[in-house]
Amino acid sequence: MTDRRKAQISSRKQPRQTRSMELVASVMEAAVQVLAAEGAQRFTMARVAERAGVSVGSLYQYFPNKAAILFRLQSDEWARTAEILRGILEQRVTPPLDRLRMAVHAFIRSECEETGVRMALDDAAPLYRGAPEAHDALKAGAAIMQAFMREVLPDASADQRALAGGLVELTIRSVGKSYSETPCTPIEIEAFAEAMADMLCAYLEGLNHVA
Amino acid sequence: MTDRRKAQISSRKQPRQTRSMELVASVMEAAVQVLAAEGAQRFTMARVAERAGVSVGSLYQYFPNKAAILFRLQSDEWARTAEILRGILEQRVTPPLDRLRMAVHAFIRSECEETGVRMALDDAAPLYRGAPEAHDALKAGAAIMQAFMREVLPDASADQRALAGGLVELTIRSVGKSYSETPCTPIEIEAFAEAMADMLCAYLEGLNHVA
DNA sequence: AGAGAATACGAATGTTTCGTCGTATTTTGA
DNA sequence: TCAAAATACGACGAAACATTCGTATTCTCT
Repeated sequence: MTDRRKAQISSRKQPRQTRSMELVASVMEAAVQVLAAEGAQRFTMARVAERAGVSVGSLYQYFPNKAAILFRLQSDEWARTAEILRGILEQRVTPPLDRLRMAVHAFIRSECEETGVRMALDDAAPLYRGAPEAHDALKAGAAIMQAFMREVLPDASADQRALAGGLVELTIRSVGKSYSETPCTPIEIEAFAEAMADMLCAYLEGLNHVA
Repeated sequence: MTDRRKAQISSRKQPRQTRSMELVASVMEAAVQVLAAEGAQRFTMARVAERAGVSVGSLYQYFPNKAAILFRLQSDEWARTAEILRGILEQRVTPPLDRLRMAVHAFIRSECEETGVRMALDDAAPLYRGAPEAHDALKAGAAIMQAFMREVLPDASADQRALAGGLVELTIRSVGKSYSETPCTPIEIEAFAEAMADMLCAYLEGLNHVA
């Protein structure tokens, strides 16, 4: 095993003036466009700078390196998704498993939009893998799922809940990602989401009968 | 959308003499080692050549480019896995769902071995994505699963079977891959596999009760 | 043995890309 | 208004790589 030290991800400097905040915003937007148009392979500081209408040097004022831009993109994406799921799963008017169904549908639908950017973003993941920040960014989603599990499996032990919650979360996330890589019609998407919801609900109901 | 033409994957020339067949074999072996030791990012023709004890030029005698080596690695891996699963799922002495459980355990266990190489291989996937050969390579696994589905869901329509089989296969494959990225003890691995088997079986049993 | 085919070699080429640094411009605050 | 701080610029250095091609070596088959 060789050296292979991890890239620095944390931000280099905070934009203070208005123009620099606009610059950062336009960089993020340009980054998405480059990713969509060129793919992860050809995602380049020069290309992002050109698209954003700024210079390469300016990029490095606010991002220590390429990986930092990509990680920020992914991180924002995770945060947005977690918010959506939280909004659905934390409602208290609908029965829990119905909420899970809704969440699955919402998640799959969302994953199937803008597939190009998402796939490119996944391709770029190796660039910031292993960074400590990457670990934190997924905590939010896991916490939401664990809270939901306490509601669905009230009689289960903490270990059982952790296992079930981890499985459900991992299933939604990774199956959703893989599924979104095969182009599908909206009808197929709904059918698939429904099947996935069936699977998860069948699993959780089974656990409740045992307990 | 730019040019971005896809890499040629098909082989350049067949090794005819003994020495060239040995060369190809040692290249494949070296490729695995480089992938494990350096990761996909640093997987380089020069490094593979050095490790295999051959020259760069020789690599290009039998592989048209870097992507071809990586694809061949992944392709062989898929074939091996499909064989294992087929051996388990096609037995006729055990009840179907018990075979599925065994298959899940075998698959997860296998995914959790040699995690380094597997992760690096996934990281390299973008290099040969979209190649027509890549599509064929997964056909074997899908066919096995569909055959199994005919046995488990004899009364379902072809559409339902296709949907369920696709979901089960995708779940096993993609959840297995994601799970293998978190380092775990053998005990945790078995527990996770068992939970996954519970989930899949609950789903399929539910489908049978409805039909 | 010897000619021709197959195989092996590896220096050289051309490209791509990251990230820095010295300089120029703009903004702030007194 | 003006000096200091913040911001923006973009040419440049350095490194990494994929792939080619002319040459050298080894095999095969008669």
